[in-house]
Amino acid sequence: MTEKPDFALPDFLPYLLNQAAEASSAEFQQHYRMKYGMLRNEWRVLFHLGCYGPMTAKQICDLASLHKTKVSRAVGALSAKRMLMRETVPTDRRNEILSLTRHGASVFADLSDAAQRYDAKLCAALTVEEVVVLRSTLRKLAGL
Amino acid sequence: MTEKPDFALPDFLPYLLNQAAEASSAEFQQHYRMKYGMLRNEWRVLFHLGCYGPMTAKQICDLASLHKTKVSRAVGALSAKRMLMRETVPTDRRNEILSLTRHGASVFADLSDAAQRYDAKLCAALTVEEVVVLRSTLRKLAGL
DNA sequence: TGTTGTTAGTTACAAAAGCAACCACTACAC
DNA sequence: GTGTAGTGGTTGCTTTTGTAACTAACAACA
Repeated sequence: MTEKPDFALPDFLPYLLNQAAEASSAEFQQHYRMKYGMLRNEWRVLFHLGCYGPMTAKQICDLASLHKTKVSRAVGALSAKRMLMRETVPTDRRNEILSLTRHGASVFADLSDAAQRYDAKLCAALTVEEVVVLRSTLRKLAGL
Repeated sequence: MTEKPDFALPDFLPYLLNQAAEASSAEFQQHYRMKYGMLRNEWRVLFHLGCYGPMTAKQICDLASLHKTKVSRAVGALSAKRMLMRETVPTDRRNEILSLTRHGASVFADLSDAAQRYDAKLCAALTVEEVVVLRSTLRKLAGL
């Protein structure tokens, strides 16, 4: 009576995805949090500028599926840390082109290095084929 | 000069995992949030009790890798919504066995049904083999 | 018995996220 | 031009989360 429907929580994809995402994020967080006092969204913004080059906040919002307040505050924090510069576009003064300062670039170099090593470490626990399938399925699920 | 290290952000597993987890969570959230005014941790606690049967808050913490304050608050909220009951264990009065009320059980039935359908929908975009590999690699990454 | 250490769970306060209103600017209609 | 609608970005306020300190109960042992 009142028998459970045979629903397996640990197999539920949104749940599993969150567990995996949190576990991997928690470990990587140490790098940018301990060393540079950065928050998650700051790290994300920094990496977008580092990987793709200068762009506006709006472009980061769209690329990262991040709400504009998150980006705005992250940009403010990175700017206060002297990691990025904002330059108003003269032809449309609503836009600000964001770009890394020399300091921001060196922080990015350091962190992207750590990221690459960490990614390699994660993948080392898997076969090559698993990694390929994992990345491609995650991309589909993320709607990219 | 200042050339980017060839670091591919969209392939970085912690980033990709978060994107996928957020996308899938956001859609499923509609079910428990709109309909029952529940928060993420409340949903998780409800499902643990529904899937595994009565247990203590501590057991949920361990099973779900959730901090005890999160569980404590979720239990408080679910209790206020009359979805679960707490019963002190006489042999060790620090422990409280949590169990779903009739109402909680019916909410769980409804939500686990929706979850199952949503999971099936997510998997429908993938091949059977992809799903198998995805689940197993996520379990490894989650440290389960 | 008391004293010390540990565990389950709560609570208070600080940090962060979410949401909606807002400002400055542009685009386009009239 | 003037008015209206839309866009990029910021700010203020509320809700949620994180952290640490706390209570109550138990265990072990002198």
